[in-house]
Amino acid sequence: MGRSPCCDKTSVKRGPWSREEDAILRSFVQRFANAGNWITLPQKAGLRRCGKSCRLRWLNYLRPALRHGGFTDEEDTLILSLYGQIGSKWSVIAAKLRGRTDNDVKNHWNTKLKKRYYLLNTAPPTTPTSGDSIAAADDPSGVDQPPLPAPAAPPAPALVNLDTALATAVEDGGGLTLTHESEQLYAELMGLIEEQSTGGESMSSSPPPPLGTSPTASSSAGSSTTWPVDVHDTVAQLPESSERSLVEFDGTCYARAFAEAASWLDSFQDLLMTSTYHEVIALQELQSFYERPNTQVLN
DNA sequence: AATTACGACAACCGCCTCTCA
DNA sequence: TTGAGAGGCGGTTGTCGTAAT
Repeated sequence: MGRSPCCDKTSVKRGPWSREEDAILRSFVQRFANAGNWITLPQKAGLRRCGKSCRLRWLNYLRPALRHGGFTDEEDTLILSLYGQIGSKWSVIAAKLRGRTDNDVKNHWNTKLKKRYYLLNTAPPTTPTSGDSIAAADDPSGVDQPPLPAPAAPPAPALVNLDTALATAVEDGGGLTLTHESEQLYAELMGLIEEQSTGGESMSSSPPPPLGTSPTASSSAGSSTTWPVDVHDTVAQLPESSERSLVEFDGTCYARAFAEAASWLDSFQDLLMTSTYHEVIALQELQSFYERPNTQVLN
């Protein structure tokens, strides 16, 4: 009876993550996007951590384009409003806030907003149960709740700075190169591994496979599942700029950037030849996205 | 200066859902 | 159709920094 634990809790490290562990995890996930699963990651990456812990660390802290702390009034208002409508669906609420994780939103709620909410609402909310929805805001319990602030804005689509990112990528130094952050991380990782192996503390696994190969590709028992590194994250790692174009990768697509990027398609092939595994994945996503027929162009 | 209380946030736990063989 | 494994999620706990005493 009962579930088998996801890992041997006696042999995994717990508690705060060190910089070295972060570097290893970041490098591994970025380098081998779409090529494995979380449960096997620690073994392959040489981390003495539970796979779920790795996932949490990546999603809540290491993932690119995340923002921590400094919640704006607009965000507070939106959280309060959404909580009034759907309750503690933190992942849903976080999805409406760019760069926020459910854990962040939840912590922010517990430390700050909860008090504010109960000041506005004399009685605790009748927490919507499973199967709840926006419609559940019409509380049938009869609890008299004061009106909640209206949402500050409609849900924001996932936005990425694609045109300038690609422009920077393509024109970087006059050549066809991307920022090879992952290369730096890889070097950092290799240095750490070497340091560990020469320092007596044995790492349980071998270094990552060579450029362009995936963990599972070199594993006889490779899983077919993928890292949850979506294209939003992938693209978000490209260089930032103050000028943003709006590109949404799901639902109705609008992509002013890609109108200008049309002429770059040829350059994609060159980029694919010179990029790391992770960047190749990103570029393939971009190329396939651009070629989607329902891509709309905005002015 | 030392101790305590509290806030903020990182991390863990365990259950539920989803996917796939 | 079903069961196992993996991911997702919300609640809770742990840890650390800082303000208050």
